[in-house]
Amino acid sequence: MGNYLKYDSEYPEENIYESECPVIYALSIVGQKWKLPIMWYLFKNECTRYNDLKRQVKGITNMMLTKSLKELEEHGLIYRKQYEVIPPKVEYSLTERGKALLPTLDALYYWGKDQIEIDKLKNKNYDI
Amino acid sequence: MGNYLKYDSEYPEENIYESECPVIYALSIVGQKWKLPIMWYLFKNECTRYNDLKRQVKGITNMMLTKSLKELEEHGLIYRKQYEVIPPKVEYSLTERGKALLPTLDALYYWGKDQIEIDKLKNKNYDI
DNA sequence: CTGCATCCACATCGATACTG
DNA sequence: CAGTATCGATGTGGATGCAG
Repeated sequence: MGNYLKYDSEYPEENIYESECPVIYALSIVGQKWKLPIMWYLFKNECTRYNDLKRQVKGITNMMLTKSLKELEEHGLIYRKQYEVIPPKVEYSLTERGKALLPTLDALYYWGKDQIEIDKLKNKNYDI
Repeated sequence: MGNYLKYDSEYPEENIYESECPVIYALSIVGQKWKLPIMWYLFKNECTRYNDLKRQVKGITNMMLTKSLKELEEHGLIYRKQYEVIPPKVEYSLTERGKALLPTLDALYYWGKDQIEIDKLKNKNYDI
């Protein structure tokens, strides 16, 4: 306990974006719009094909799905299994490291849920 | 345990960005570039003035600091205390709700730290 | 079926200068 | 001291069409 956002940098004067804060780094990996939804569906369905994901992650385009999957794979959060058949068949699944992120998101989930309630009570509607 | 990224929507067919996923919502509040660093410094120094923050959060501009502080205050994560003196004096501090987020970030911290190690071992340098 | 390429809209962020 | 205002750069996400 009690470490929180401690930065490892030995140079306290530098911009933290030039050091390597693990929290910032984590968010740079999964903080974009579609990464978490994709991981969420892969958590529910251990093994999912490209078009299944596209159907389940409502509103995502081919471009963003492809891009997100590729980046998640490069960071070792998901596993891509390609079958050499025609027509092509590709299955995606979470790696252990990908699954390891979910409990943390669980905590974020409950915090966010409280926030939503609070903001509703305050009648804050952000419709410009 | 075990709820993870469960969405509350009663309409499973809709785009999740039209429902209210608490995780997405949480990231919309603290996911931007400077919010977490600011909160981190407010956690270390219970009460901090505007220009102190500007000095400590290396690289931030007046505009981004002002904007971030205002949004954090609107969401009830920080408290703004203004003294009616000349020259102006304003102190910022974390609210209980703001502090409640830190343990979650702690978990993200350790996950991100492991990720950094893994990426280093893979010799992945993203310098185009 | 599983993507990639192109072009474009929009939001975020930064640099600089200025104010009560 | 504690901000605002303006403009411009950059990046992220979207629409559409095409390819292996």
